[in-house]
Amino acid sequence: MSWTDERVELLKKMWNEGQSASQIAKELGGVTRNAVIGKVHRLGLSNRNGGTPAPAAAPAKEEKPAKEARPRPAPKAEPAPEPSPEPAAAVEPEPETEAEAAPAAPPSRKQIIPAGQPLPPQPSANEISPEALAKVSEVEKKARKLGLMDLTERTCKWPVGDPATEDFWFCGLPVQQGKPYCEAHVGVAFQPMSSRRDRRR
DNA sequence: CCCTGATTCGC
DNA sequence: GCGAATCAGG
Repeated sequence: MSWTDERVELLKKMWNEGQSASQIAKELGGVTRNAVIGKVHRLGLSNRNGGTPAPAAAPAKEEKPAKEARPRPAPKAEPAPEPSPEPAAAVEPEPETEAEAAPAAPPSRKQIIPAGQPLPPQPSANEISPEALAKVSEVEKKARKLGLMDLTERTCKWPVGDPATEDFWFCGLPVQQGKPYCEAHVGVAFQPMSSRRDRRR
């Protein structure tokens, strides 16, 4: 693959949007993140900034005549505000209509509700296939119990437990391609949107 | 471990 | 110019 005009533009666009080199590489296809980074540098837009004063004056370049000179100046003067886990926009047009798929408060089997007896209709749980739920509780045993900081693009971000206590962690199992959750949790998070129109009453 | 960008250097 | 290998860090 070569750096066609289009590809370069997409590269620029994504880079300026704060996408990571690997994400850009994936999007472009046919190149590695190294290639992307290399190109970025060659294009002179290593800094995703309109204009950084670059206070760090270029230190005198001193090449060691030594055969094995390994000049490793680390003028890391750029905090690079990592946009956290999700500034990412919709990379792919997800056909989610209004999908309330995003579980703001996923199933913590442990009810936070003090002594509720009538057990209010579980907002979501009661509409999820039993198999899926079973899968979830099963998978939770194998969960990696990751902390917030341990989450990556390919670790299941399904929260378990009560965030207000120490007994809180994220599933952390390998996610299903593209989704934020592992297979089991995708099963309960993304409902096929059915049984919904009985809004009658 | 997973990831990030940065740099070097043979091609 | 290109990008793999490597480095340095989170």
